[in-house]
Amino acid sequence: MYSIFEKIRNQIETVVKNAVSAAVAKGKLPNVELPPIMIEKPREEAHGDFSTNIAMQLAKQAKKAPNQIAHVILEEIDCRDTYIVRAESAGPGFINFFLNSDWLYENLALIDQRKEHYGEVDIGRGEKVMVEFVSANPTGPLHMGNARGGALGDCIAGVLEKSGYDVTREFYINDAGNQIEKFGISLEARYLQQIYGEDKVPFPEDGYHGEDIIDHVKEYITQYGDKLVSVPSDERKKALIDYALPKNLKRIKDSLSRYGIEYDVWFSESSLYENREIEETIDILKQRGYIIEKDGAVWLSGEKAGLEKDEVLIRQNGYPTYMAADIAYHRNKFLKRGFSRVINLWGADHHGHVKRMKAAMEAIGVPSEKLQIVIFQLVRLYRGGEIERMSKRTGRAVSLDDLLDEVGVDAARFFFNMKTAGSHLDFDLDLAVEQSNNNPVFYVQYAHARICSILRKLEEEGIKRKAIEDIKINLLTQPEELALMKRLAALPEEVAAAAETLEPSRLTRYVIDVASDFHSFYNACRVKGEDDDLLQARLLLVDSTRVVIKNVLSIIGINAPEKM
RNA sequence: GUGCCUGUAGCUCAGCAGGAUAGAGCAACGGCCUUCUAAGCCGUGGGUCAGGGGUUCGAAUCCCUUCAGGCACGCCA
Repeated sequence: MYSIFEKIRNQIETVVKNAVSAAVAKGKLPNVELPPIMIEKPREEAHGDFSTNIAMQLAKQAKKAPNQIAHVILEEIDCRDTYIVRAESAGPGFINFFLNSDWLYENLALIDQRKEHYGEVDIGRGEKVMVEFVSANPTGPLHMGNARGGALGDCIAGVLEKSGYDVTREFYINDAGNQIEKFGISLEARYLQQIYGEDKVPFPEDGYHGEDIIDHVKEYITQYGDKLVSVPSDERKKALIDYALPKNLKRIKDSLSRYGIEYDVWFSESSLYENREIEETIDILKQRGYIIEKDGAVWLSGEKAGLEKDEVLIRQNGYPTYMAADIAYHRNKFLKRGFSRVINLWGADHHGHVKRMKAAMEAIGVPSEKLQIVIFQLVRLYRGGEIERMSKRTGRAVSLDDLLDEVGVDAARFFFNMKTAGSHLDFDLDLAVEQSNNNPVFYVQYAHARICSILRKLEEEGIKRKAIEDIKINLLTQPEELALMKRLAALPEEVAAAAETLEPSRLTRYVIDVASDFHSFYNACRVKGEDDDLLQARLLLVDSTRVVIKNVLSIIGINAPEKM
């Protein structure tokens, strides 16, 4: 058992089913077909611990008012040998269940038993899933979009791991094709500009205008001088690319590593060319009738694939497009490496590509629902209430490294995972470094540090936690204690929900709630100084809270400090 | 023009496989430290869920439509 909720749901489901059967047997209800029984946690405490809307769902079939059905079910309900102490009908026909606290006590035992594994579930059953994220072009530094995609992707991967999936984190290196060509042209132009003067050499309109291109050629010239002026253009470009590309890639790897992201696979686009996988893919598409040739180029047929228009795969000049490489890449993921599910994180500016890729998957014989694309909206930085576009220090677009220099890894990862992927994210740079309750990162970390402080103080006095069997857990009856225990019990379900919706942000919000419940408890109840039995029970509760906070923070990828 | 995302309290956002009186944090205001970290807690006020129609016993949630903001519609990636 991973979650105490399973047990409770089973109990309620059984009790309800039996009651309906009994009512039918006695002729109080017509013979109805039971829909899946929905059990939810009511918002209002007065509405019990759990509720079901089954009476409302049966209204149509039974041709009776929901209220009456609820009453009939309640007449037949038998709650012996369950947590349920009371069931009552309310509102338009809800049946509310009130539980005794045993489930909360049992859950503390579950946490004690599972420890750092508490919260893990197994909805994945070992399924092989790839999460591909960031995959930034190695033509420049990582930007805010990469920062958000990185935090999100890594946490989605983490949440899936905790949910029983076999997860591979992958970075797709776009080290081939047109953008590398453009990279070379840009480097070459900047190189010649350095030597002959800026106004003597034109810079290509569609080149990379970033300052980092100039930095590269300056460094190159410092190291190797102007010897490239006398060689053919192709050779010159190649030399500059060979110099700058590995540097960019190293920088990307270093930034991501600093950001706490470790990939399992760095997949090189150029390997798709070397292994002829692009041709292979085009051939297959041809065999399956998805290819048309016109205007000297090779196209994916829009008509056949169910797209609005045809898409170029091989240009007139013989070079494959990004899309051709991407189809081959995904064929590699699914058919060569055997992933049964692939999740890609793309910025909102790529959403137009989703439909095309899904259609392309069908075209190569992969069911499109196996490819899931998480689109995240773009980031705006705020400082002093104003939008910040450029780094103050460098005067260039704010890079991931700039962000980490300014706010640190914890704040960055936490903030990017506070909101759902679909929401436009305003990142408040001032707030992220503020050391106050305005700042949710500190709020949560402070709760953890506070707990550790209690544990330290007790240890100094020589007080050790007893074995769980020797603790009178049922002394925990204060409202703040119950609220905290209920919150802790929700972790496994939260993890599962985060995995199912691919929204780790709900865990971030959850851990804020845990911290809040803990702080309330802390102000209402004492641990040290209470008599031994109560002290032990609270010690267990506090330590369980520590475990929960730590486990969640580890999924988000941030520190759980023991002192602050 | 077409498609996608977004619109909920002053601000930032949850809720959106339809359910009970729409929530949280921040900001504002008023309280709480001789006791385990006040980076904390407790309380108060604050809403035409962008507007309008429809489906339903019931709509912030589903459908249609209008408006506003963002993004995409390339032999770019």
